[in-house]
Amino acid sequence: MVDFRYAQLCPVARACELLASRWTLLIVRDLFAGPLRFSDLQRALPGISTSVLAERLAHLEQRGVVERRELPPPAASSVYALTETGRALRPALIELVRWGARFMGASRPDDHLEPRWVPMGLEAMARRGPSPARSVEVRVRTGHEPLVLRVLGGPTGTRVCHEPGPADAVLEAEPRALLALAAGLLTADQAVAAGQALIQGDPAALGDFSGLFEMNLQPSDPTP
Amino acid sequence: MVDFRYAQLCPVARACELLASRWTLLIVRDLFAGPLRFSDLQRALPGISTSVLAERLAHLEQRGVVERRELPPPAASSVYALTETGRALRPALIELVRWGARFMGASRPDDHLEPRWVPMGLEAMARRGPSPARSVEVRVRTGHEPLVLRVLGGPTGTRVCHEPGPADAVLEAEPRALLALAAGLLTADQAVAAGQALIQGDPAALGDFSGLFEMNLQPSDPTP
DNA sequence: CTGCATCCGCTTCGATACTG
DNA sequence: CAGTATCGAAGCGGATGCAG
Repeated sequence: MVDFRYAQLCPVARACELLASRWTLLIVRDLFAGPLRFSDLQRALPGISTSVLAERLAHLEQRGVVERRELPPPAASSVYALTETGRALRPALIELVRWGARFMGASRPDDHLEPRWVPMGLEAMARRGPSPARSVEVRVRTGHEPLVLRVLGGPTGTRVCHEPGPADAVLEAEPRALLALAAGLLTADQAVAAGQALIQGDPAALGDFSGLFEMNLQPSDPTP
Repeated sequence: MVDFRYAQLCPVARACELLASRWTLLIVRDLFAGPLRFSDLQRALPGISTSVLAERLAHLEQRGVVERRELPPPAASSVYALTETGRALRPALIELVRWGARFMGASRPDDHLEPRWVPMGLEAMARRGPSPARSVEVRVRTGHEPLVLRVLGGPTGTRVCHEPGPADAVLEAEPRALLALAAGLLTADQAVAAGQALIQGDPAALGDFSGLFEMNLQPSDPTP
């Protein structure tokens, strides 16, 4: 794949030359939540081989999408981070999440789910039209410290914000449960009953939680 | 590639399973301008092999992104068209065009350019903030009938519209020249002088043409 | 002519083993 | 921890064949 080129004068073709090989866009997605080490990426991408990961990172670095940073002495290691050009992919990635979300219905229960994917998932599925004027602090369970964000509804749409602040209610839940809640496949009460969530604060705000998002699941797999 | 799956519960991974193989997204891009026959696609995708094109189309059809339509008797042929699910990719594709456009600076002059790519390109590069209150009818030269669209500036951004209507000026040009004009790499007068364009109407509107678009070219290839 | 299927030589992928 | 080396398997591009 070394330096494959489509013989096309087209921005989509240029983007595909950089991104449309196996694993590549998933590496970029993982780096959107912050810099990662080689082995962190390997863990987050079950099935990738070391050689392919090394090759993808080298190419993304060469093309200016990713940069390598050496950490200061105590941590004798280096991390990979998105460059400005890489971060500019955010709108495209958000739209791809919105599109790909319709295929999440056919859930494959053994699939891996990184907690760090949840914030971008919620941001992508945030309702763009008027949504309930509620604010919910969402705490994504990670096994260690939860990821904290706030989901804010309003007349101009739902926003997802990473800074702390006041909220009508707090919802702490497993990554899977959060996605199901946002998709409206589950209610907060059901998630609590199943031990996948803890809630505090205004029950009405939590009842409106799925109203803060929009999701268009595919009816079902067309040909199984 | 037959039915490769990432073991990830993530919309980006689901989308990549469908789209992130070589040629696949370019097929979708070409179908956005309307249904095409197998051989039309082959012509628009120089370098693709017949077997890969057939396989990609079969997969896209199976996954519900593309559908095959049999044309009525006189034309004993069939065409491929996007389904509703396929058309839902438009926002993602637009954002990918915006991102990929920054790599168009390193122009490879022998690259193929389909006139049908131009409308989506202009739509993607349309300025999103306030733009000059001008309307320009754009006629993309194709070798046969030109593709006609209108570019409309205004305080809420530039819109690209496919219906005919009044315009301050008319700009008929080669596909390459149109992209260069939108990118601000060329002025209308220069394009005319080079025989790549014809203009009519308000010269001021044409002078503002590149102001209707925004493009952020990469400074240069980071490592050649 | 259109829409593939088949075969061949080359590239890429995934899994494992190994090294600084 | 962060890769490189290696090898069988799968994918790809190009040519050819062939049915409708």
